Amino acid sequence: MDYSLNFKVNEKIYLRDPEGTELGRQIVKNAIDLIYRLGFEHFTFKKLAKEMNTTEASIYRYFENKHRMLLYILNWYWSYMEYLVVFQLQPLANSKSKLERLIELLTHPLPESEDHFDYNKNILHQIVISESSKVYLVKEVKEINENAVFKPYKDLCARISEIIQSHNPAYAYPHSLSSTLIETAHSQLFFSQHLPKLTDAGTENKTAFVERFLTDLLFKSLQP
Amino acid sequence: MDYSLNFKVNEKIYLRDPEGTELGRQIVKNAIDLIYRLGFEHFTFKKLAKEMNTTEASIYRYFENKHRMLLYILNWYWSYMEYLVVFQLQPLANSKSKLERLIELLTHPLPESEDHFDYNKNILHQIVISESSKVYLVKEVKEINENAVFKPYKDLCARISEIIQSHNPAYAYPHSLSSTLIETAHSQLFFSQHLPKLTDAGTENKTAFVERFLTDLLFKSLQP
DNA sequence: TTATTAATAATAGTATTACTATTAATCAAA
DNA sequence: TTTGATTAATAGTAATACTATTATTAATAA
Repeated sequence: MDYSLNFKVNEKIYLRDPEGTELGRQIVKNAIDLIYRLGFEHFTFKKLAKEMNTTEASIYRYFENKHRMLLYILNWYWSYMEYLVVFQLQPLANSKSKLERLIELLTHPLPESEDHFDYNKNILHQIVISESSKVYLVKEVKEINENAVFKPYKDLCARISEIIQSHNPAYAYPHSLSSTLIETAHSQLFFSQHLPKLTDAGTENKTAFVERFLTDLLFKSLQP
Repeated sequence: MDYSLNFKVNEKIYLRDPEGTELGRQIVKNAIDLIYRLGFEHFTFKKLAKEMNTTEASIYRYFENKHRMLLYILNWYWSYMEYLVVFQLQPLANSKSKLERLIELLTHPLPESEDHFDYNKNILHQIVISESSKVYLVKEVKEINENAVFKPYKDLCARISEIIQSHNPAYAYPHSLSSTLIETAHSQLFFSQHLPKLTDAGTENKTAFVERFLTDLLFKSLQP
């Protein structure tokens, strides 16, 4: 079976669909690498242009600014994650195994697809951990939110809520618990890597640690 | 009883102690207001200087850059919070009421002190909610961390851990649960204010909602 | 095939931001 | 009252974020 996965990202996010041209695809691919290397604050369109031998103005034809570019990347990530939640968890026998697998998905890089033109999933995961909150922790969040650009995050959250509710229909905070799982996966992975005193991660594998912590947190929260 | 509270902030954070001069104190006070009004990304030293009728260069004599200034403000906040955790929770009868009061502290603005020269606590709390993660979610986190500038956060986290451990000595993740409580208080307050679909907050008071959610999360996690 | 139009990218800017070197003013000690 | 030291203000520069215009290429019609 040969198929390719494509997530249509809300067209309000870009000026010109980067999926539509080779240059557009290269811009996003290289942006992911460069945001990872420099961090979002030091990342600029000029540096990206130099990196890939094009011009700043060409990049501005695709994205209004670097914030929108990051939003595009995260929309893609959230959409892919929702896809995985829907199709990878469905076949599982019960809500318990679904939730266990969910935490595995949230704490690991996205699984590699067959697609040979593809983003580097490990690097993408690191960006999600370090940079994702910067797309909504801004003064303009209200106006940005008006074009439904956070819909993939909300949809992902709603999907997880469904599983939580099927596990324990009496639980009162399914959406908050979902967003807390997502955010805590990121913050605990970041802390265990960079500020380990804020965690209980020892010398062991950080991902495995966060997985254990979140599994404990989730199932205890859902105890009747 | 007349006393004044002073938290000595790590001197690696500033170039010149803003507590030492009237101008320094005004800079920090006005910075809190302006960061709140503009958001950290749009906040600049030039705008702050104009706001308070001084010069950009004068501000640069106190702080290397705006990131250090935010770090200073957050160090003050974390130190104050640790103080409250130590002295306000100590007299309480048992670990259960300590933890309940802790969540109240984390979800509400800091209590007002007698000090008539003082920061606006409501605005400070909003900054903590929206901007605090930006001080560590940067590429330079390792070098920044080397001067112990996150110590107040780690200390606060350690204090909370102690209470958690006294409540349930068998619990395996006291530090991670502490940092998760702090971070989740911020993210859920932010979401309930701006992206409510990521939470289960209804029309009710957002602070009360987050308080209920965190209380549920905490005590269920600590069930034996 | 050539001329016309449309799409795209590159050049060359500007305004703002982040930061610094230098100068001016103020104050305290000798 | 002079010297020295501390402080703030002036006047910059380099980098960043963004845009208007021009040049180039590709597509289509005559």
